[in-house]
Amino acid sequence: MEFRRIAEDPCGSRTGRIETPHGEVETPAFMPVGTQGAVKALTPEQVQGLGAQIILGNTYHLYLRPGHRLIRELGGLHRFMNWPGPILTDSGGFQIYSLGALRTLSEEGVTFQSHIDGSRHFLSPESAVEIQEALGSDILMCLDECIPYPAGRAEAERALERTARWAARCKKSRRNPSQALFGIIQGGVYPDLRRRSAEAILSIGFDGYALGGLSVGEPKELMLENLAATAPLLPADRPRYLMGVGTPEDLVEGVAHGIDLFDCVMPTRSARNGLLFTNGEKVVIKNARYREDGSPLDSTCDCYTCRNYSRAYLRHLYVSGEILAMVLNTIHNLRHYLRLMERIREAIREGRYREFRERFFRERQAGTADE
RNA sequence: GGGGUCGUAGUUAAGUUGGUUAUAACGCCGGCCUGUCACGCCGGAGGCCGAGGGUUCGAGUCCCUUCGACCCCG
Repeated sequence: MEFRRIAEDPCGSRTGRIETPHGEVETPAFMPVGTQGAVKALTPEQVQGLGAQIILGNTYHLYLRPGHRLIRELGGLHRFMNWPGPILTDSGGFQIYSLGALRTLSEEGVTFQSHIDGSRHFLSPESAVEIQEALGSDILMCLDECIPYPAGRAEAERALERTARWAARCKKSRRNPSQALFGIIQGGVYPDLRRRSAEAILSIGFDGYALGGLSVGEPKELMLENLAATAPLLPADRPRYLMGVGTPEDLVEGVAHGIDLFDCVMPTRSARNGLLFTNGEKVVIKNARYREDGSPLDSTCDCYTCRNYSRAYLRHLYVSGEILAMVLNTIHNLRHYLRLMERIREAIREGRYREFRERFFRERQAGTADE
């Protein structure tokens, strides 16, 4: 994997290009989440058509079903799901957090009780790498321990140290150097622990660095504070990935702190639950106020949904439980996110990201955003 | 004409031997969603218990009348 910086804004944001065995990614980039080998509700062709250059898969979920060996035998994840571009796989570290009640942790690794059938499965730093290599991901993530919020200092400290030990084991066990491996910074919401975690992970050395354990329920100010404290410590010549974040506002802030990669279920999950992002107000499409609204969802959006359908129709589809509601809503939300990233990259390239960001938040506050 | 069953929220239903503010589901209205256990989660509004009369300290529950729906027998 190669990372080339193309332009840098005086305020610290940068645009660049990541080259992987399956193609390039222009950064800053938003990566749609396709946990089980599918971006929910869309075909890969649609995802690509929306401007996505790289998507996510998940180690835990694909290991459990259909199994990484099967996927390897069938030609790897790219071929299995018919996604020709780059894929980043998360390690299962997030499931240590999200499936809290279904797992037990030890220094060796984590034992999950399958959420599907209750069977027990052991995931270690080594097996997490092995699974991701079998999947054929372009970027693998180290197995980390993602802790919930709130968490005490002692717990955050213990988790960041274990994450560092696991990171070393991940690096040691990797076999295929053509697949990039990213280390993950933890440390809870304690800036000094974040710094310590960064030092530990940096000293091991990875192809890219991720900030994990943020946006797990903490107040936004804490998230931004820890982001600001940690991002500058990450080497400028490696991609920086803010895991699991976030809202459009979070992306704009993340970029301002020099983040290159984001992923989040928000656009896709919200779409399926009827929350649609626009350049104006957020639209809860099931609300009765849209029942007779013949206008497009977002008149400034260039997506298939906004070009062809009214809010009234989208509401009708949603309340009727039509599958098409999820398809059209996901198309829009993802396009909204991906177009935001396009505009961000353009602004950085033209050296006007500071103005872009200021205008972005000014318009949000005024609620009069147009373009 | 005779007999029976049943009328409870917008809908379908539950309501124990009569006993505090009459339940649920769906629907309706609103909110939430941050490395996906997620077409999900949370909350809210909404009932002269068909109508009238009676028994009782107290009736959605018991009795009478009446209206309506359905079924059976002539």
